[in-house]
Amino acid sequence: MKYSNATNYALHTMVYLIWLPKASTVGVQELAEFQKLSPTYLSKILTKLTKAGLIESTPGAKGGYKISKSPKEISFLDVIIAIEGESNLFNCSIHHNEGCLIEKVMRESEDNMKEELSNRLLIDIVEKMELQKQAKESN
Amino acid sequence: MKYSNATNYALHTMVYLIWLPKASTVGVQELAEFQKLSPTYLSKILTKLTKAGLIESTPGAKGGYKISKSPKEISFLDVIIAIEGESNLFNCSIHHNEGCLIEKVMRESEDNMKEELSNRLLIDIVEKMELQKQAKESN
DNA sequence: ATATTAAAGACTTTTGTTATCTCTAATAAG
DNA sequence: CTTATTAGAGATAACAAAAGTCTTTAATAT
Repeated sequence: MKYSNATNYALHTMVYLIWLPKASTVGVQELAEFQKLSPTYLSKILTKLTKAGLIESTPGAKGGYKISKSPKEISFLDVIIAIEGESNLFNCSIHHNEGCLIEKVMRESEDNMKEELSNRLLIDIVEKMELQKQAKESN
Repeated sequence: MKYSNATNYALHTMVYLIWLPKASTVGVQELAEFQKLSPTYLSKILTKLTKAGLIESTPGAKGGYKISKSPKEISFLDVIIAIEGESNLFNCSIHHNEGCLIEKVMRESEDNMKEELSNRLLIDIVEKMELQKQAKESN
């Protein structure tokens, strides 16, 4: 069991977009470059983020992507669900087994993890990164 | 991201083995039957559980499988790791990115989930099942 | 109108899981 | 010690999902 690469890329992209000066839009080109990805592939991921309402896209010249809602409202979980969907990590493998107790435990642990990830905001990461950067520069 | 079917089968098998009268051994045949699995396939899973030290196997006539250590020591996490291994759910996708803050958050949530699953014992499931069974029978 | 950029869809490749089959090794029982 | 029985190992096949590419279409600012 692993998170998909796409989720990984999506998280890095989102952090990058939040870190960017507000309201500036960026093309796939730039976003793909800093992660060493092909633009066409990253484009798929960006489309998912757009459909999830996490970013906005504008086609055409000077177009590109930018954060849509306030960064303070974007959690890790939001990004994960945008990419991975919201199906459960565990479904009892036995047919006609309503109320499987194994499943119940597994679900609880999953729910707790989701709860935690919904409380971790991407903006906090960006702020920490900026602090780290400043500390480095003052050396 | 999903748990593998193998983990699912392994959990059900372990619960079955714990639920069994102590010290009695069961062959793959029986274990495969109640889950509608092919014995050869389930056998692979059982071998993993054996190598992880969760069950014991004895070949030959009257052989089979049984719980090895005390059921009070077997957690959900033990079974999951026996099947899925212990690699991390998330590894930063960017090369040479020591101390990635995204990874850090993801790891923390993973660690918390594992911590929780290491505190959930299979024997508790078995006990609940027995209670449910008794309640049903007294109807 | 045109250059520019995102979106959509078909498609290929890669990877990991799931599953089967066959052969070997171990062991209990007669 | 032989035989029936059961687990283990290894190769391989089938399948599914993920990862990634290519081409075409749609939207938009200048």
